[in-house]
Amino acid sequence: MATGRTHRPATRSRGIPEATVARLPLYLRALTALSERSVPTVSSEELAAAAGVNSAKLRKDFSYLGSYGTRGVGYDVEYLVYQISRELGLTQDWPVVIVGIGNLGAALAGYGGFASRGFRVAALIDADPAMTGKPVAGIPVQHSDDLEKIIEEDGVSIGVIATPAGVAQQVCDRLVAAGVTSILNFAPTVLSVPDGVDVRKVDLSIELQILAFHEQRKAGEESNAEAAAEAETAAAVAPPAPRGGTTGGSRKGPDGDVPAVMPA
Amino acid sequence: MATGRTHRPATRSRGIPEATVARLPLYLRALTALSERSVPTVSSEELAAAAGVNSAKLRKDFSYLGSYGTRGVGYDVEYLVYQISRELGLTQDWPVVIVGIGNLGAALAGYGGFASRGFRVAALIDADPAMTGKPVAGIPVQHSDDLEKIIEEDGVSIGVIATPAGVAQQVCDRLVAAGVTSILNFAPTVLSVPDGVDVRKVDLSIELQILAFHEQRKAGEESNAEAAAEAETAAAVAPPAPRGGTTGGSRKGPDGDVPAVMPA
DNA sequence: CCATCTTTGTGCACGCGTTCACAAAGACAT
DNA sequence: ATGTCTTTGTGAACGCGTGCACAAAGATGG
Repeated sequence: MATGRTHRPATRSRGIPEATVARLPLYLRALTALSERSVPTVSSEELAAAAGVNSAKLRKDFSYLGSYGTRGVGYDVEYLVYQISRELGLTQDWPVVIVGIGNLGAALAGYGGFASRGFRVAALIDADPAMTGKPVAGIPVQHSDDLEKIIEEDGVSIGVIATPAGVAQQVCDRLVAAGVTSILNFAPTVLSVPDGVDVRKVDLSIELQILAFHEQRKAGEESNAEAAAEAETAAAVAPPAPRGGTTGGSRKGPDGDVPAVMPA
Repeated sequence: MATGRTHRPATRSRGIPEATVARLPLYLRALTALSERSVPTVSSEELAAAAGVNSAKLRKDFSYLGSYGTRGVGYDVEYLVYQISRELGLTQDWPVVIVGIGNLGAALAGYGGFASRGFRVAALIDADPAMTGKPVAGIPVQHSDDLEKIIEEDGVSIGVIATPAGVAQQVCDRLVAAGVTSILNFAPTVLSVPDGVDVRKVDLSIELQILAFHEQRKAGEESNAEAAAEAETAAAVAPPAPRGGTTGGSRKGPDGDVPAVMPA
């Protein structure tokens, strides 16, 4: 999974813990699948298995929403789908703008999972004049000069940032100034926003690095012994000295997080 | 941020807590930026600000790696970059395969943040024969029939799944059987894997739903009063009855998570 | 060499999230 | 109606993660 939320005060939003909110979409997905197979009811055990969580956790999660189950039977699938949808705010329409129509932005624009969940791509925005008017996934790209106008006219409150890292903060500022209060950030940057604005971040590079960490650990368990010793040796020989160093050695500058096209 | 890990026993991997591991890439990014500006040392306060975290948390995180700071001065940027890179396993080469070259898979293939972090796209794999041989981001797509051969020959241990949800589990099984032990899953499905295999999930739809929840809450705080009352009323009038229901009413089947092209 | 000042490293307390285990609630059969 | 059986809902214990606050460590200046 990508990384979590940012600047979230962790104030459980109305009795419902953040951790529970994050799992509700998971349950909803499993329930929707059951609903399509016309399964009338489901037990916490079955649903938990389908969602990949512990059944006790699932029951506790649902208990925050209310007592929607029937003891000895389970949960009514249709009813629960409705309740969770309502709790998540999916019974209403959420216009969304995507800023930065590179490879990733285009992929997001074409994503089918939007409409079904109450999300509607209100506009695609890019700074490149060559893109303006060009249809992507059936929606014409608009120029970023019109960003404020688009947001205000459509009443957009959710923005997706898929720009290069360098301009992400500026885009963010403009979005917020225009009235957006929730942002999904795909650029590899820490966005700073005023209170009251939610930011969630998706970062592919970070996910891969976390996997690499565990992968390394797995590999290291077999060819052990040297691991501990080599850790010390390596630190004392190969790498830049802990303190010394020719002041500004500047490594061979990799991408430096100012790369192009697609962040994540 | 996208959603978190799956099937992770939460056993702190060698004294280093999971939460800390998840933040190391963040620190690394900030440090790399400093390194490129030839900044020699940085204090926990400054670095914490750049990474968007609390300075005490940062110091505690670093304390799990060892005592790499100098009191009264701060941390040596180059040295810390090296230490974190080594800890994350980024000093070695990680060949990665991407399975499912749709919009998203193509965007991932073109992502610049791979090489710089020790990740190398070893192969792009797709089940569509029409894609075979076609270059995407400069790399020719290979047919999924050769999946096992590719993984074994290149010694790939990390796989990225960007297929439709319907085939994700099959692809996952084949990857694991061929020797992959870490998977980054973009398909909206709960993957089941044997012990010893790590799965991380990125799910755009879930992130948006979480944002929608908070957005709804924010909107509800202004036009209050009715909120509580309407919640009850709505539950009793509009929605499917809590128990009753014509057995298998089957909602108007949305995308049902078996949609096409791009999951996440 | 001593005093002062900065910044790290960490002991401690607190709160959230997870899990266990069980009592209460209801369905269902007799 | 009564008993049995299934499954929910939750009280309580535990563990992890976070943040405070401070002592120890080292740099720096006189």
